[in-house]
Amino acid sequence: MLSKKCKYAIHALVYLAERYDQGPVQIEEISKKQHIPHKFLEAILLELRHAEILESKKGKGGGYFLVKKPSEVNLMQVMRLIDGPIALLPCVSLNFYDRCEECKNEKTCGIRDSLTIVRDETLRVLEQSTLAKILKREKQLAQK
Amino acid sequence: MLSKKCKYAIHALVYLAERYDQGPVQIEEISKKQHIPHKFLEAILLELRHAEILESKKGKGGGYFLVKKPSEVNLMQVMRLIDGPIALLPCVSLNFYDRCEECKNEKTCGIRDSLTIVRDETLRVLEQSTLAKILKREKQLAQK
DNA sequence: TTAAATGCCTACTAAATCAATAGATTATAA
DNA sequence: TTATAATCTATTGATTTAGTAGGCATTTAA
Repeated sequence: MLSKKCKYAIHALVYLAERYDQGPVQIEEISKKQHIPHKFLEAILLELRHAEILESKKGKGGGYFLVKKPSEVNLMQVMRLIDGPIALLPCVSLNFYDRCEECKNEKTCGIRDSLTIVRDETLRVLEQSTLAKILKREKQLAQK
Repeated sequence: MLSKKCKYAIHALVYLAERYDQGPVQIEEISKKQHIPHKFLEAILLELRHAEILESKKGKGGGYFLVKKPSEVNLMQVMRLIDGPIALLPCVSLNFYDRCEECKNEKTCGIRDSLTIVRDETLRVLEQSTLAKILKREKQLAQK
């Protein structure tokens, strides 16, 4: 399951996607509108800035804003950044590969096949899930 | 990611699948062969018994054995039993549904679509991954 | 019938991770 | 130069993970 931190990150990003190209948005505003603890959100936004998804401006009139287009930021990137591996085993992870201590022999482990397929299917869907699409979907749903 | 407990459970089950219909296997044997701490394994096998995947026999000559056919036990069942939900959000889980506190409004949440697809694709693959198939695959790989 | 083997059950613990908070510092605009 | 807002470092409490300890209950072979 996703951590709260990751859910917060996604909601904050969708919020900023809606304000794309409209100048900085303050932490406090996002915090209130999305019900995210201010200080926790602060740490999350900072991480997203270090990953060069967001940029910030200090001082009066400052805040955070998207530097990438909403169509260029997807759930795969955000989840990897905040929660780490997408794969269900370290030994089938693309970005966080590590040996499975439990496996006596990775070469003959019969579980890896299935979990590699799961990983690939998951990545395919998450990569297509951009902020732009999520935002569009929310507007659709809100209209009904 | 899967917990160690879940990985242990899977390895133990594959081990027992290989001994299917050959009488009880002692905890100690599985523990040694699969490098799983004895007492931890004990707790895991007990859970699998309560789920009616395994049965046990006490006393001398006792041990654990599969009560279902290796083709009738799959990774979906085991992961749900040991680690809980497969879905990435409680609000898209089939077996462990719960409201997402973070969502102001589940109806208009744009994230759920994607994660529902991820869930379904994952379940499809995990459900097909039976102990019989895993065992077969391991034998294939061992021959090369 | 008794002793050894084996699973069953309850309780406890150390370490890691998650979720969040506190407080001082730095940069910016008016 | 003052109010505003992000930045950085450190700490904390709760929960989960990964185990451990020890005694109890049952079965079977001798």
